[in-house]
Amino acid sequence: MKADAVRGHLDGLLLAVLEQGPLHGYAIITAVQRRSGGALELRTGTIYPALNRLERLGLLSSSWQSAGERRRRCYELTDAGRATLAGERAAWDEFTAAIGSVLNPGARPGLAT
Amino acid sequence: MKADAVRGHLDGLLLAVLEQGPLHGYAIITAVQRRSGGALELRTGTIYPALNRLERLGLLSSSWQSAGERRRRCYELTDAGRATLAGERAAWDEFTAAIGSVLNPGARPGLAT
DNA sequence: AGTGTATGTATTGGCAGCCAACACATTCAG
DNA sequence: CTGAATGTGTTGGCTGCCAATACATACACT
Repeated sequence: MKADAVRGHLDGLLLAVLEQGPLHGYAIITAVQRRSGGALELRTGTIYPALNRLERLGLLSSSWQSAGERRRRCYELTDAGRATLAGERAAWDEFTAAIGSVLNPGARPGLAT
Repeated sequence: MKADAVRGHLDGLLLAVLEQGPLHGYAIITAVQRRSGGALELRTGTIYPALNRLERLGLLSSSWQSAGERRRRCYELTDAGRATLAGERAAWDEFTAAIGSVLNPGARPGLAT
């Protein structure tokens, strides 16, 4: 997987992993990595600015938590974030349909292998 | 469809539309637009530099043709271009699988709606 | 004769957005 | 006491597409 393949789809990824519950930044990275089967390895320079932006947009809310001496900033989906996530999923489907139909003109979706 | 959604996938699109035969730049734009159902509208500032790059890489070959008084530059896939196209298709499948598995963790491919 | 639209190729400046590199702190294993 | 894992964060830079621009021919309409 080339390095900046997530370009333009990062917001959806972040919102998606937060759908099932609050996570802190480091856990988001590992969650994305695990759910993609190791294909997607986000960097801190990628997600922290993005998380801040999403919070500023009102799609996430954050709160500091202490696990022992550690401080963690936990991010949580807002209602607006949930709505945006639905939009991102729809946009993803349109996007893959558009590119896919050019890349594989004869292919029909839903056909196994 | 957001403006620069094709970022990172342009080469595959260009190679794919040239698979079925030579086309000139303007025809490539309309072919991509048609095959994507109108979703993808490439600009000249996007494809001409890309076509030059692909030719420089040996994936395309070009030749000037005259239709009446009009001059057209026709691009054709080389064998290397065909091989690269196969690689781009494989990369696309990996890419959609990776993003898709994060975006829709429960979804299983091949399942209609 | 003039205007608009379609066809056709090509270059340039700008910028969004991600990454690499860096900086710093705590915890625990060896 | 050193290294790896855990944890948050910033900054500079580059890739790669787009918008704007330029120019040319052909044809329909008025």
